[in-house]
Amino acid sequence: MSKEQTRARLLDAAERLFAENGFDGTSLRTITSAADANLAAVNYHFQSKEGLIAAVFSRRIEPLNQERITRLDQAIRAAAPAPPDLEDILRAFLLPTLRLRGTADGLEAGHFLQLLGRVFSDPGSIKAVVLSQFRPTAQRFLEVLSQALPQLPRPELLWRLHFLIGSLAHAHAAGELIRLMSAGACDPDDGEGVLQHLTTFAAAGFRAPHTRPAPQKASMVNP
Amino acid sequence: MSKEQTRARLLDAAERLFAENGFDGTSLRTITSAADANLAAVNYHFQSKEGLIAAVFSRRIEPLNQERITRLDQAIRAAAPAPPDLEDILRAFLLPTLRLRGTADGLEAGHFLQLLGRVFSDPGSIKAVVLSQFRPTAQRFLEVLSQALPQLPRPELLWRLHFLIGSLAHAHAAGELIRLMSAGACDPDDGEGVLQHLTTFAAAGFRAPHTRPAPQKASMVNP
DNA sequence: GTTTGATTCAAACGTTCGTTTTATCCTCCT
DNA sequence: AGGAGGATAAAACGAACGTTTGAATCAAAC
Repeated sequence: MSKEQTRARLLDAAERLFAENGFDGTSLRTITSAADANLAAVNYHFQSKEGLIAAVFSRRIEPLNQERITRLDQAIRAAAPAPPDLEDILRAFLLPTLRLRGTADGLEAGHFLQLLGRVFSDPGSIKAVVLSQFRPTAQRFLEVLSQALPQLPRPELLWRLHFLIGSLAHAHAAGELIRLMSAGACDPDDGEGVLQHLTTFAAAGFRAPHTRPAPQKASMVNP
Repeated sequence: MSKEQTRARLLDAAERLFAENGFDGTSLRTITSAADANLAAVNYHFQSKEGLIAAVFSRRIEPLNQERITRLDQAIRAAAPAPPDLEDILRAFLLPTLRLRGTADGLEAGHFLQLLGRVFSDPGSIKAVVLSQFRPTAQRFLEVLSQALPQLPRPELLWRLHFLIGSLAHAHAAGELIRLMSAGACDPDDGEGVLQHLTTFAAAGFRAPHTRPAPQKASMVNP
């Protein structure tokens, strides 16, 4: 049927099936048969199942990082010498995940977002690999955010960035949940809508005055 | 060693191991040997592995729902006849997850939070069971939030509640991540600190003016 | 003291998994 | 045309899994 395109077909099938059934819930036999490939093809092209998983992520993460940095630089250049608007920084971070098109195969990228939302809470060794690929970009955004919100202590900024990532991951990984709970009024597939809602929510959260260092009355956690 | 306490030991061991290694990553043999029980004990007490998983969740969810509702009612009563402060509503929702003590066995509950953060993105049939147990409480909070923020359209309120849940789940499930990225400056085990940071962030996000219905300039998603 | 029913135990069953092996096919190079 | 090497194919391997079985054990009831 095809030459070396087997690699790509395996990656596409794996991405989709991993998103739908999880890593452990998807066997190599399921993947290879969905990709019209032989069972041994995975071990031939990716050495192991874990190698396949890592390849599924690597294929998407690099373009994602690139687009995030490109958009961030655009925002910085447009606002120079002042720091860019908070909303523009957030959009540079969020928008590339909500339109993962533009890569060679733009169609099935939506499945990747589900995977991305799941990897943060996955126990395996994949997490370390994926996170190390995100680290430089995250660091870059932290710097710029810090310039845009100079009054915010660094730990608080980090917490808020994590809340943003959590919201994004949840919107991706549990998209069907909100569609169900809203009886269809909220559409997680409407990337533009999600972007707007999340940008509004998170921008206000980032701009909140920093948390008071001491609780107002005794301990709320162990009263 | 003990009579019917085998059930409890199995639940404790399963909770911890599931949190550390995932559902598929934890075998019944690992669980039963950690609980000093026989391999067949799981099938005897819980019928199947999936029954064990469901029991692990059910044991914690009911007290969690109860405490959330109790605190919400307290906040409503204290503020009546006005709707309670947004911060108080959020704390009633967040605080019980950050101090899951008070149940019979208060020590290992922290592991349950990791599980809770993961269940939203899990592919299995467990998700449906867990979500159905959360649904009434979530509906109740939605009502009260809607009264406290009457100007907010219902779908936008739902989105923001989901962002809150995502932030909470991420804080629990990926707690070690923020400790790493902050080089120790952020402590995910400091429940009180997380509560304050998240309440501040989310309250500001909920109070943000509702998202403009139409994007300001053309489509940002597919330019 | 014996019986009864609930719990624990050791052992095995059948299935599925990731991986490896060996042979065959196809494509390009000289 | 013919050989070399990368890619695919079929089959088998050992290991690990969830579950089941049937006997052994225990505590309480009569």
